Amino acid sequence: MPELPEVETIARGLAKRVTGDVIESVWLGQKKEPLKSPASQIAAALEHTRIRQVHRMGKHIVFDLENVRTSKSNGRKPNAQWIVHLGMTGRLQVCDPETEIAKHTHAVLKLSSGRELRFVDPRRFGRLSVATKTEFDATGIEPLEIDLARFIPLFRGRKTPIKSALLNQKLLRGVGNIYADESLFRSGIRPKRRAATINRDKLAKLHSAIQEVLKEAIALGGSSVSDYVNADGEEGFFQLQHRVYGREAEPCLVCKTRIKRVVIAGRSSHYCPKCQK
DNA sequence: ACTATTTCCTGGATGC
DNA sequence: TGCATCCAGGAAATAG
Repeated sequence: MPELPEVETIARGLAKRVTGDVIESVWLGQKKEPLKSPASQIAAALEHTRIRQVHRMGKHIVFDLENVRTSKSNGRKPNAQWIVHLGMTGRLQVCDPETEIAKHTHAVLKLSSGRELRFVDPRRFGRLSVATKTEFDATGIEPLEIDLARFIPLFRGRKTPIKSALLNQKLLRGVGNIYADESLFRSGIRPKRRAATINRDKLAKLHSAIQEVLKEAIALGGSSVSDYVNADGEEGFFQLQHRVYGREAEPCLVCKTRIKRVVIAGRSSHYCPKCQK
């Protein structure tokens, strides 16, 4: 389940591999779920463009494109961006054209280097879109950039559980289920605590816990829980550092109390009943 | 303006 | 071994 650290790792890997390459042609599958706009529109925005940069915004991968003049296109269209959200099971692979097309492949971009950039997503929770008129701007604030003064008011007056608030991409963008649970454990806050009832001191702990967890996870290449691999097909290692996520009924690493699992907003939430209040 | 719930989707795990 | 059922969860849609 790619969250901020996984998406950051993937975006960096893609940047290394495809920056400067030119998208010559685009094939899009028939399944409509992964496409946020009509296939023809997406294809037209991508074809005959050079990939200037690949970066991450929240859980989105953003390809900055620049038009390439060809005999067919006069280059009058504005520069666009290709926005990829991996959902739960989305993958972007760079491979030779000879590589067998994986099941659930929804997009194939032919690159001038002779390689292909493919989007594969069995569950189809991922989304492909383009920003043509204005620059893409995801909702929410980057959790690694927000300072404490702007972090604290995010939760003011919110009756929702803090876990739900952390998953709300309109507040912070990029935190998902794993890193919400891990951050709450490190700051000693129960996931069901109403956001508005947490004092400044605890929020300050949460603020630094989120940034620590995300930075450590990025350094380890993300968490490989289901089938996540980076752009080079390598697994991440942060799953070995998980203190609560996926550890239901196992002993807390601090106090040996059994880790509990509850469902909040339809999501598994893991916590230590003794360490988190 | 918020908040809670439901829905979308497939593959892997589980149970009988 | 086979078949049904459950579960994972990001975000949009829906309902309250």
